[in-house]
Amino acid sequence: MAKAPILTPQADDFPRWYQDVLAKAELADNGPVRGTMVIRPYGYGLWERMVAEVDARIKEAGAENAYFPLFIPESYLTREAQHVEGFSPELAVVTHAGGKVLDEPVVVRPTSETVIGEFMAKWINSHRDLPLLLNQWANVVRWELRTRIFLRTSEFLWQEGHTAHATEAGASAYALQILHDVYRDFMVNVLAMPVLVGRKTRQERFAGATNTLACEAMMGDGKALQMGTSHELGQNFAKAFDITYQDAHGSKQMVWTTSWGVSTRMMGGLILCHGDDAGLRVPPRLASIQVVVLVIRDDDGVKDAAVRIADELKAVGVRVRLDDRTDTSFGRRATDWELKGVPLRIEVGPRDLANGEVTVVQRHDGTKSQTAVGSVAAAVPAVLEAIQAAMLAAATEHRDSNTVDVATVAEAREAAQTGFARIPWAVLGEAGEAELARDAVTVRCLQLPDGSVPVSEDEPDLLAVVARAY
RNA sequence: CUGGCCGUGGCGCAGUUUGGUAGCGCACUGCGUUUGGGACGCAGGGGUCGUGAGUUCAAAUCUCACCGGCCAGACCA
Repeated sequence: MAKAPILTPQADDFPRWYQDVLAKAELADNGPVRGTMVIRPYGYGLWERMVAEVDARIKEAGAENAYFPLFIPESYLTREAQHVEGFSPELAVVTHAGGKVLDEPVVVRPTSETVIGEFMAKWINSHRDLPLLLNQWANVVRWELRTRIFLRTSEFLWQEGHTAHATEAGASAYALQILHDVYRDFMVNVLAMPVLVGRKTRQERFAGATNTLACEAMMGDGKALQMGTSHELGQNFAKAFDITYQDAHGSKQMVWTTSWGVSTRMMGGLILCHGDDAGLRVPPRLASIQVVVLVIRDDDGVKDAAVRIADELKAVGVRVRLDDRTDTSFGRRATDWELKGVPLRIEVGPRDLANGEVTVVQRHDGTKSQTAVGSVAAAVPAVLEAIQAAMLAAATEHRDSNTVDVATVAEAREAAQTGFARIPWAVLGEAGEAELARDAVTVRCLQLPDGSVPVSEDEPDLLAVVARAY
């Protein structure tokens, strides 16, 4: 009997497929105000895992968490010219509060460089106060004209790091350290997404930055997604907020600042990178539920065996969930877990149990195998690591086989219809960049030939990676 | 803001050409049978057809205006 597909095939209608995954895997819904989102418990579980992994790396890099206000005086935004120019079109502004018109409107933060700059100025006096390494987990609001859940919402959750350094070299090195040790490390090793790292062109730079570095990932349909950014802000904000210190010789100096962030956009990236026609696939190191132990039916102590297996897995540090809802059919439950992308499913039923075995099913490639009941807990951690590696390898293969080296702007435009194109920056230049932009193809980043991050955009041999982007 | 498409139970849609007073699938509720890959039977609940005005004996259907959404742009984590 032919059944209607649970998800719309992605080749036909990728946006629709994406919406289906979000809804049917119970990750998120659209909020009541246009462009906002409601994150469901299962989706939030994935976000919590992202937060935990990223936060640990941020602390490893020496930054500390703090919190700054949601509301920012409008006048703060106007202190840095490029910054206000870049953000003013998408600000949500509060003009009324407490039943009356406010003397000065208050903006809902689109990012926090300005408030944090104000406080850095108060907190920094001596060179001994530097570097000041701050981070906050918060929500921000940007009134985008076009929104897509997780990828570009009016309100989103993120982490924003803000640091001040005594020297330009110190700021520059830290921005690069965050890009590599926090963002790339997390994305490659936890999300199993083989991101490119590189430098943004002048055109793509953050409003108020002197240099923007980014992680770029390829989605299942060949389009690019900017997964995270790390900015050198030069002394732009230091000047605007008068952030100065006295150096070891007693003279007044201005600091150099950075800012860097990743957001709930990574949730969208995860879905668009690893999802297939059966739903989401979550890499094991990220998964909030790594293994689901599924009771096929509750005969002859099947449930007891399943509980025991779940407990043993928990004891070896596996994040496990028991599914004993035997009032729902096996097929329905198996499909639900596939939609949610749980990496490993252990099916416990009377037939297998009679042989002293359980069935182990891998979500990422659908393979099934039998494992002796007694050796499940010992075997699973290695299987999860193998899945993690296989998912990264598959995503890397997909990216590489959809990336080509080209020599002309026309070839770049053509190649970007299905994937990434690498073209010498000397050939493309800002003129070529503007030409490609007319066909919605943008320079994702500039790289050195070995894939590393260039120090300036004037270096010889730079390659521009161009693509269509979300 | 520009261009194209679309607004009908929670979701997805048919019905609009040719006006006659709203229907299907999924989901939901109850009972029973099921449960090793998306169950089945029977019985139910739920919609002033985006909003307003107009034409008409009669409007989901025709006319006008407005509002909202989706897709592709410009902007962006």
